[in-house]
Amino acid sequence: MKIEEIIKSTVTLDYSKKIVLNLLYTQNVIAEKFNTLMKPYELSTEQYNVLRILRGQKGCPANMCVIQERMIAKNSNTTRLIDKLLDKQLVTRDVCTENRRKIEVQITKKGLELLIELDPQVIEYEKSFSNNLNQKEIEQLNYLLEKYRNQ
Amino acid sequence: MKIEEIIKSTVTLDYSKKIVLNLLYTQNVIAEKFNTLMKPYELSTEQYNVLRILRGQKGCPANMCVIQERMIAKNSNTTRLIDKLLDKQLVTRDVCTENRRKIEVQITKKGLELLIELDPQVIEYEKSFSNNLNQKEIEQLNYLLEKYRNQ
DNA sequence: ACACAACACTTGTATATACAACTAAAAATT
DNA sequence: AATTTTTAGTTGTATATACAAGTGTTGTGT
Repeated sequence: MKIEEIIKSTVTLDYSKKIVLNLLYTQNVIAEKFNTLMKPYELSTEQYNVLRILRGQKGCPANMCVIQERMIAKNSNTTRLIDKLLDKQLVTRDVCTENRRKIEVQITKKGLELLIELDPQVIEYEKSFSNNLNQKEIEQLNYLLEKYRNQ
Repeated sequence: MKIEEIIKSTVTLDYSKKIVLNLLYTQNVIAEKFNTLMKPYELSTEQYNVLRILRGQKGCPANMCVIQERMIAKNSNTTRLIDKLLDKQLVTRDVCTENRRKIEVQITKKGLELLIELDPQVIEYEKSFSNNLNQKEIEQLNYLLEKYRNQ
């Protein structure tokens, strides 16, 4: 469905405006679907994202700064996000001995197992959208998004 | 900047995954900039959006359902959103006499004046992004986003 | 060595969002 | 006409996010 139909606009939208609305709405659609996917596991999108970052560390612990700079939503509260993951025993948190200001966060076996369980579902989720486009279109969309947001 | 650099990914991302991250991140960038723009006026993005919808009614009042279905984030709490706009005297809220379950919301003169003040800034904001693309690319991006999200 | 600035996080608080339960009115069914 | 169902919105509550202020640690300049 076109964005004008979705927001039931009566007037023709300027291209500049249309693209902003289109982006906001598209993100909304994909974010909502991801939430639904994570719901049974009681994970928020950002919680999943942090687990993914920690797995990417391949055994090395990550401190809060590192996690934050790798997150999509840079301004979420990493401390409390990690609190939640700790409660679920998906990560460990220790004070760094070399620099006691720093915190070392690591994914647990339970966390890794959860990710392994989620992997096929996440891939299916990602593909459910990109399957609508051919390879050339996917590359084009990535290119245009990158170009669009740069200021 | 490419999405891999932004999230400091060490591995090459699959195109399907990359496009999801790219979309989430791009929306984040544009939404944050919009928030910054609205901040001095103490409006949230959705509050602005509701005002825009009400102006689009051209004098006719809109009830809650109508507002909700025209919003981008369909699941925000319209009642409390309108409460905020009422506090700022940007809208009026009245019970519909024909059907007393319904509520008629209308933008006030103050609300319209605020929108007029914001208009040039919003247009500038929208253009600040789309200026990075030529006309053909803008059309292409709109087309690809629409195609991508459709399930 | 001491004062002070910078850093790395945490905590407090105010606001926003998500979603279920609730209320009142209108429409449909019996 | 009385009862039930549906509709339209509101309220309660739990969780998330935004952002400023606070805490403890380390680095730096004198």
